[in-house]
Amino acid sequence: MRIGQLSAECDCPVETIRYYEKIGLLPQAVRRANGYRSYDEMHRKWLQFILRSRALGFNQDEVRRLTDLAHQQRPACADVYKLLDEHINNVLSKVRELKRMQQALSRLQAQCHDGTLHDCPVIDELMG
Amino acid sequence: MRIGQLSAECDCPVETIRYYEKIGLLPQAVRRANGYRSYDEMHRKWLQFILRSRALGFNQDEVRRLTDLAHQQRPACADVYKLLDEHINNVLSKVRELKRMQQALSRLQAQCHDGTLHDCPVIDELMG
DNA sequence: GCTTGACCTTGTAGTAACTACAGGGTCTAG
DNA sequence: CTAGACCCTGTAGTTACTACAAGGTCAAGC
Repeated sequence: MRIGQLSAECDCPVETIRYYEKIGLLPQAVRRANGYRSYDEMHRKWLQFILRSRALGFNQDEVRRLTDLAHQQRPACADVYKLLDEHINNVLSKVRELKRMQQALSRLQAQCHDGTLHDCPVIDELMG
Repeated sequence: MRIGQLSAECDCPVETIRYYEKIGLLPQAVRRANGYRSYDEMHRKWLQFILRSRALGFNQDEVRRLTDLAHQQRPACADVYKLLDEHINNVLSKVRELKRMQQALSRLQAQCHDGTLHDCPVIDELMG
């Protein structure tokens, strides 16, 4: 399978696949005689592993640790659990932060009344 | 007031102040004979405006639009309201996205049972 | 045989929003 | 007169890609 097909199957841009290979997240593709990258099922699995992890919000470093764990012959669940737990906490604090923002924004918005005023109270509030 | 004092008063790194000036968010500082930047209350107000906006999650482009609106002699509340409304929607969709992640992560974590297993089911699930 | 077009290659530069130097100048206190 | 705190500029690094530019490869059609 060439890179275009892998890209289509995994719904991941070609550039991203090359990028993951370059930074060592994805195992190196085998090269054909003409220099084209050649992929098999194993590569597809790894790419999907990465994409799923990214979709769950893991950053590159965390994905790397996950793939390292996954590469072990008997992945230690305790290590994965720890990574997962830390990440869930990070996600939860982001949610809290965003909710805090959202409430502050809604309070600000409420001062706009009908949004028809001039000399906006929101601007005044932000100026302090 | 020199940059260090402004930095301390606004709890904002010196580099960030210089950066905001460079990208044109913060009005240019007056320069003393020795080349040092000199700030007054007006600058402090603007910096705090920017910092408050950033703390509410507005990005640089949005902050720029906010400061542009704020610079008007009679800021149009309707425009501010629109910006605010769009931003609140962005924040809300980020919250939804993160909650979706969090639920998926918790479901994954639940498969870990006590986190003592080898041959981790989480890895298996991510591999698909 | 030749060209067209889809596909592939590399490498570099751009994005957001800063942060971290390196290499230097200025000023005040001891 | 020197040590230390402060200031200056400019450049490079960060994250996680994305977007070219400039070129090579290959199959199909004329």
